[in-house]
Amino acid sequence: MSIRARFAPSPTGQVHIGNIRTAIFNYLFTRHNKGEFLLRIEDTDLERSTKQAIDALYDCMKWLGLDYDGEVMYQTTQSEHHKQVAKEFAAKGLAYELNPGEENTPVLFRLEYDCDSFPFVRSKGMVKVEVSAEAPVKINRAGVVYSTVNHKGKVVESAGCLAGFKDLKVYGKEGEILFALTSGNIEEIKSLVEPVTIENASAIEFERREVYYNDLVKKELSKPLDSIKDFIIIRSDKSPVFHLANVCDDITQHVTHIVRGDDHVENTYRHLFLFHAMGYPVPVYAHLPMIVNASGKPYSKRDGDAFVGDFREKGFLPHALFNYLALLGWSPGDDREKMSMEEMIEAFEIEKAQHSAAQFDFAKLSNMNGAYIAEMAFDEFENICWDFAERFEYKGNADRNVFRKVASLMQSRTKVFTDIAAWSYFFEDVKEYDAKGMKKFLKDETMRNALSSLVPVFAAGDLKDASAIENAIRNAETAFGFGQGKLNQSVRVAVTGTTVGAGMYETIEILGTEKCAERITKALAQPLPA
RNA sequence: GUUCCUAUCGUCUAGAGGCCUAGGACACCAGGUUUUCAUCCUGGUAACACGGGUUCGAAUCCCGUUGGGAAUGCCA
Repeated sequence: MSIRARFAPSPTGQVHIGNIRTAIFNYLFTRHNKGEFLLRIEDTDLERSTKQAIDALYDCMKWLGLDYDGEVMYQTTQSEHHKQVAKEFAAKGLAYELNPGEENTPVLFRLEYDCDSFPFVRSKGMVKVEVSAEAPVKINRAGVVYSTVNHKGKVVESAGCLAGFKDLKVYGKEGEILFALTSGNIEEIKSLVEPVTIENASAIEFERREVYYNDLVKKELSKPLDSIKDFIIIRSDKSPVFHLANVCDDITQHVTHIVRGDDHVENTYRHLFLFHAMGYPVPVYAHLPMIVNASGKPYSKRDGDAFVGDFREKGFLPHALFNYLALLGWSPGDDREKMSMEEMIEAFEIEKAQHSAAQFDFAKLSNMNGAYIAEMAFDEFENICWDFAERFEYKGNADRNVFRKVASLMQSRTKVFTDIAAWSYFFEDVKEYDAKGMKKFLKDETMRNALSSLVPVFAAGDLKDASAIENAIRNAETAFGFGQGKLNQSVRVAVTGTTVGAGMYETIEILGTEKCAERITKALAQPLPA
């Protein structure tokens, strides 16, 4: 049977990079294995799920090239099915109401007591736990509640589902058995609403079982069953809870592999029981580590730049983002980093995914984006720049031919498309002068005189190409006793207001020497920063 | 509190008991090319969290400690 994996986002707000990284891994995983990549939109949270959020999701996926197979499933269309499944559970004794008989009561799923034969449950042998006599041991259908004394002498309460305490015995002070869970009374306990309360217990003893599964990324994972509780599957308003809906839909969509964030590791232990209760073989899981922000913390609402849409706005190429995100928590095992889609699909082995969280590095993404820009065909680059310039005022003054020349000078200098904001001095007057640059290059008196001497030379307007312009600058340097090239940066600051840019002579050539003469005069009239 | 997960340069990572004097990339620093800026090239600083074990041999396997994260929701 071929592999079927899904991306199942809840469309609440913007699409987050952590989320889309999960989509990328699912995509690469299925494409590598020639399987199917399904999309399911978990829109059951009516309060927060919006049309805009769904549109934003499709938009992001399309932009990144994440094409999915088959029809999209909207989870809200499945809610009748979810409720039906819950009813079947109740009929089979696998679910019960929290407050029986009450109108608005949630429904809980019971972790099956007779689970020794389940393929994901195993025994860890008998354990004995000292309990505090200060609080009673309570047992009912929801499980066992008991208290222990911690190393500081504090009484701490613990609770777990019935299934966690196979063959439970509660001992009194003299070691006598106060209560025992047996095949004879288990059915009765399973229906007990009011708990059996056992005072003055000294210890409990039971067979500890644990739930386990083999994660493709994290290898074998396990958790004691006595640390898991029965859980709600239907809310008091009758709506299905995530756990139920998620598992039901995975079954409906015939999902074979679940690739998701490792914040779901703990849910998996419960979902395993759900799959089993519905008679479906448990899928294979792969839990991906999270992406954290520059301070090493999980992304929160404050980290504004974590949305896919923001990266698009900032001028990142979709493939650069895709490539970078694929490398966050995965590597092909060799030194390759810049990879085509085909290469990534070919190399993608989910087992090579990292076990621990990865920190997002904006600088590395920018560098990779710059590398992709550098190798772009010039026309494509120029077209994107022209579109991008829409958001900058200078575009109003820009002649497309001049813009083209500027773009050809700037391609190797562009990391992100918003960098082209800095091209404004080609199309409009310098509004701001870099303070550091002015202090460094426009302060010296002789230097200012040398610059002044350039004004009439430029104003004459007979220097037509870069090498003539270069000669003029060389001459001024010689006349004022400067070494070769000493004047370049001063001219740059005076003409462009900044210390970085394209080649100086080419820049002046595009601008025209007359305009540069005006700008030098204007720059020399600026007050020097303190 | 309990349970689960996790730990290699500042960051992303390579590493499957001997190929490790720990490799690559980003960032940073220095030098070169460009008489300037950027690209580019060369070089450099920089890591196996700590403590025990297993082994002839440990970044790698085991245990513990510490740090980080998660779950313990009628959120998903």
